[in-house]
Amino acid sequence: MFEILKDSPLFRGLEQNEVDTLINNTLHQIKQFSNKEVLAFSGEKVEKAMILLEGKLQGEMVDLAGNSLKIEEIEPPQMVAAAFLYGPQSVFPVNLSVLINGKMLVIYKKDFTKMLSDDQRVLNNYLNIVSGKAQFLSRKITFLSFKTIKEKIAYFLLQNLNKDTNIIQMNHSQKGLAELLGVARPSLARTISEMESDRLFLWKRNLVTILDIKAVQAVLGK
Amino acid sequence: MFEILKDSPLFRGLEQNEVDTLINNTLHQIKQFSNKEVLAFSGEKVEKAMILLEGKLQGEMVDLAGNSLKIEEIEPPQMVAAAFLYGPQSVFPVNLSVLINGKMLVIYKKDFTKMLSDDQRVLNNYLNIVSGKAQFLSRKITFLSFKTIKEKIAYFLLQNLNKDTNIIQMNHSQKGLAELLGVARPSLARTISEMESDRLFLWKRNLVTILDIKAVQAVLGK
DNA sequence: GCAAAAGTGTAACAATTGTGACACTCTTTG
DNA sequence: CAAAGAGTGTCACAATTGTTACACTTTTGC
Repeated sequence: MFEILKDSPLFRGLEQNEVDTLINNTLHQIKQFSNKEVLAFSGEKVEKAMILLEGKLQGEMVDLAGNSLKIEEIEPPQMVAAAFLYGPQSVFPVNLSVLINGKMLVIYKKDFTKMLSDDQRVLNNYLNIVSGKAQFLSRKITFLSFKTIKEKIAYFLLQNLNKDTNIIQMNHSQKGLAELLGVARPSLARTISEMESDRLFLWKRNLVTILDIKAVQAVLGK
Repeated sequence: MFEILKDSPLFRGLEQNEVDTLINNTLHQIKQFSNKEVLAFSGEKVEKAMILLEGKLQGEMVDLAGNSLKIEEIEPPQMVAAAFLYGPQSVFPVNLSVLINGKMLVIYKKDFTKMLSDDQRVLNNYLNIVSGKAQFLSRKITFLSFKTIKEKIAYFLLQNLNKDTNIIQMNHSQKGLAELLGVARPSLARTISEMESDRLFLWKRNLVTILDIKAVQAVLGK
């Protein structure tokens, strides 16, 4: 049916035909979405389980002044708002908006709950997804609680470093990174420039080459 | 056996004797802990489910400079590190230290997993706990992503406001609040003082009286 | 009830970050 | 290939927050 579903964390360990059977036994629908659309606003109730099939979404916090903090990007075949379907306060924590057109599988909570109880493996997978989500948020907090921009940069680089090559392939523009770190874009550029002057790394567009890894680590260790 | 367990979110909906039976069928131990002890360091693997029976714990992030950010306080009969037992990276996200002497129930992961599959209700409860944890962390991020200290104060007050009385009973000292908000203590005091001068509220030790709630809301809305 | 410890108010000053602006470069797309 | 759009480097300046210090008050523990 949807081949990509077999690769979803939710269906790990299941065969294609098992996934198909499960989906066919569950009420569901396919929702198309297109560019720049906002699929859900922060505070809205989460009533459906959603699995992204195509396209790309992002969750971002937007304050009333219009400043935004990008929390995460969601790509297929990830679940959307997985950790916010159950629990005491099941509302979207962020605005959910479209980066790239696509579609997703939608299952209402009641039917999703039934599906979980129908298959022990899916339930286990879901538990892992939700735990993983909490762990992701926890790392995000680690991140936000670093005080200085230098610390944030150092932490980000060390997290994404390929240890063999000392090279980091950046998935974000400086603008995007500034949003991710929750700092102003020119401030980020200035700090990067300072750290380059100190010979910690070379920052060329999408490619960052670490020159002095001990110095980068020292930013966090003092 | 342990009466307090019946009130634990994990065992919601179960009778005392059902809880007793479940615990008796599960390998477990009781761990005592005493003041100022650090029970686990950030990064350590989480291998046991823990339910606090007596005393009080706190989770705090400590960076290498010694600065700390208090994430939460844990009181009986809450679970400890519930969202970090499963998932891809099951390690403590914070230092777990003792605020008040006490004891906790400890169940190794393998045995805990068995208990979850033995009782559907406990499993459901656990799912709600983990989701709730993710939601808590998400709110924490909301919090940390407010830029100015004024915004943080306003948000905190509005979250804890008793809407009938316009009074907030503070559970934290200014020192503790500063840690919670991730700001320096004198900076917090200064900002509180400014907001008092602007007649937004009166801050007397443990009691905060809101004088102009619209003005407090306006701090967040502009 | 008294001494010690913890918490609070406040100040001057330093450090960091944000703002707004502008020129420039790179990428996209018709 | 040209124009438009998005991203980058950089600046001067403003605003906010942190640091350190010290006197004072409140709470705790014996």
